[in-house]
Amino acid sequence: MDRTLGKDSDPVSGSMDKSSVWDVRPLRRLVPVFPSQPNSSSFSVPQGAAPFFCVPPFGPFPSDVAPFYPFFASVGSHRHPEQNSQAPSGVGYGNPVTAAVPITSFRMQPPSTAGVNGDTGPSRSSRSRVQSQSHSSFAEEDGYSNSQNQGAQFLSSFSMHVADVEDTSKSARRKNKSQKRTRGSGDINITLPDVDADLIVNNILSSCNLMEFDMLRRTDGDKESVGYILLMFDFLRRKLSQVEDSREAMPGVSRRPDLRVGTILMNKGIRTNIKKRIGVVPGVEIGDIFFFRMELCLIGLHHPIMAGIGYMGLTVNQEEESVAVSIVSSGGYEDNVEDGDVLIYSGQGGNVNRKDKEVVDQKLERGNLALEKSLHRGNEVRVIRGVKDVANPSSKIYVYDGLYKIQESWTEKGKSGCNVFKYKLFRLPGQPEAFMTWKLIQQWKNDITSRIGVILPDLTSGAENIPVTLINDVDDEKGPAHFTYLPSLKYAKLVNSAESYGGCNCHNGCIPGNQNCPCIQKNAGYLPYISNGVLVNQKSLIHECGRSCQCPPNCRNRLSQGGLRVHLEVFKTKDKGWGLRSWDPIRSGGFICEYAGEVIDISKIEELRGENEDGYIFYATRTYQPMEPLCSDSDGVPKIPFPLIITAKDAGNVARFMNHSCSPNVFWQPILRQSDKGYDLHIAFYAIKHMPPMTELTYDYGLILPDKEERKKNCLCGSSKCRGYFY
DNA sequence: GCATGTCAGGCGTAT
DNA sequence: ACGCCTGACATGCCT
Repeated sequence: MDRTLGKDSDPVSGSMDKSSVWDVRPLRRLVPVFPSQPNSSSFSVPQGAAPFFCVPPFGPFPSDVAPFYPFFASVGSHRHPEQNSQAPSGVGYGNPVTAAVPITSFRMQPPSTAGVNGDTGPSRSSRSRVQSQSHSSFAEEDGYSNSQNQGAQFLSSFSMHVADVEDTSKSARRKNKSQKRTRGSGDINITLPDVDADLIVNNILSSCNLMEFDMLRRTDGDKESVGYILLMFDFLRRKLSQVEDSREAMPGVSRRPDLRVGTILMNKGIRTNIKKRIGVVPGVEIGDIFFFRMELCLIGLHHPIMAGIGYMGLTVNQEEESVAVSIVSSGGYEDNVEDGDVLIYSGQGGNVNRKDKEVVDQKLERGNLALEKSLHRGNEVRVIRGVKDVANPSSKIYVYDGLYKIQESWTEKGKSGCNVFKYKLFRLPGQPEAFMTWKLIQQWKNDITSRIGVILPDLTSGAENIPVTLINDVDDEKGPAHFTYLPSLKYAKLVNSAESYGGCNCHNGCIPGNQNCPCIQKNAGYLPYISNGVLVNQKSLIHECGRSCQCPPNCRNRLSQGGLRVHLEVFKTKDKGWGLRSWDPIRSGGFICEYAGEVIDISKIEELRGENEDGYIFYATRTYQPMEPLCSDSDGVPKIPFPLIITAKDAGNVARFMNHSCSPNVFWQPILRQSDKGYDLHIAFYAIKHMPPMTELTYDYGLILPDKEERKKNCLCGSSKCRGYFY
């Protein structure tokens, strides 16, 4: 078998290779050019042809170019500087370019100095600047400079210069002040985590053309820009969490990757809908979910980072008055949220939440005043409802529940005895269900018979630890063709490997930062998952702990082995047969399931194909082009040690019901579980983006070589980027 | 398991 | 400068 397996993911012996964290290789992030005629000689690269070209994240895209996803930066890649320096020529990658677009043609306007609030221009963070400088020697040792130089060289001037602008803003001064205080208060060594944070984030950002984010889209977002910002935010946040997880906790230094990343993105102007507005926020849909307040802020749905009431000044008849535009109801006050369409919201202030000696009443000011004005003006108010995240009880999920109007207001005595303003809001009719869906699902969980169209409460018959509902509320088909439910992948035998090792000795589970753990070493020094069980980013190959590892089943590095974590349902779609969706929200990077079935030999593929119209075959080596934007390592193809083919026709799990989409919300990831006797390779699915409950889960089935052309099927994914077919 | 406490935190608003 | 319906932990209470 492949004797080079794992070579690229082995850390430099003796120490963690930090360059892997901020290894910046812009080429990998650029959009591969797909030929408009996919069956033409698409996979040969003419000598001298540039295989990639730059496009801004949000277009305009040449007709044959798809935007890319932010699962690009790789922990596991270890390209040498010499390789990096060759990158711009890029010969040997990708496809011929029919209409290459020069980099400069999408260059953004010179950074504007004034945002709406005077604080939104491109980065003015003196902290990043100072810290980058003060750690230059440290960085060089880590190979950082190489990648940075490469990035700077390749991106010419337009992405780096903004990071070097002196920050004279109030917030920066404040930041410096608070930082000084923080540092002075504890014993902190040279490698401050916050230094790394800025370094890491800035390097990733500078590698992916985000500075192309033009002013227009900052003022008014659209679905693409909003989606991109959210993907970027959470990817960076996970990356930062991963790095901080692997360090000693430092007293006095807070771990708030959400705030750190949010602040950097805000300062760089990587945000949208900056201008406050009443009503609809372009690019944000009712039902969209968020996991951090910072996300609401970045996409302009709710501007205050902590406060629950967002409001803006309006000049009416030459008089300035403030009106409420958005509220977040997340349980901090005694709101009444029993009814899905009515919300009794409490005003802010007073000592409702504090145990002071004296009772302090709420005052008719700030948000309270704005809500009062909005009652009289009758303007729409966006409502975001915070719900407890069942999968992660210490945090909340924010659900955008659409537009409401304020019906009445009054004051009453709160529990602490102070006067509290109350506002009754009702949801405007005709909007898609959002929060109500959450309530319904809760009912289904309590009593499945309350659901219409249920065929089977659990089609796995207990094979999974969470039931999988089978439902058809579209027509009267009674279920998919018979198959045996198999919760995990079945191997006839382990694959022998010369590189097998005995596994780890982490009896309490693999601990991030433990560089002695061979499994962590295999993953280039970092566990691929952060503490809440979220995959940090896509990699060409993940090494999970295997059967000879000493760690328990709940080890963080065995995430894909624990079975389902969300309540899925197999449902009848309108036009694509059966599909898969989730009752529970799924966050970006969240594990969905593995592809279970029987591993078959490549020689059997043709006969199976012949008799099997519906496919149910997962062919790991088939997917070439569509994975490229998701994958960053080496040649952009998942690095699997042998051509894995799985059939789920007779036996499989829920994954066999996942439909194809050219704009998927799920990606697959090869996972290797090794032991001293060999290894087995698995395919696991993870969410590309946050997904509200009941979103159909889809992944890209990929392309196939032109000689298999006759097997393509018409695609019904309905995406604007639809290729028109899939295999 | 929960409820409550604590702490650092960034931004918007008012001063 | 202040305050805010954060978010991550820690602690303490209850079953």
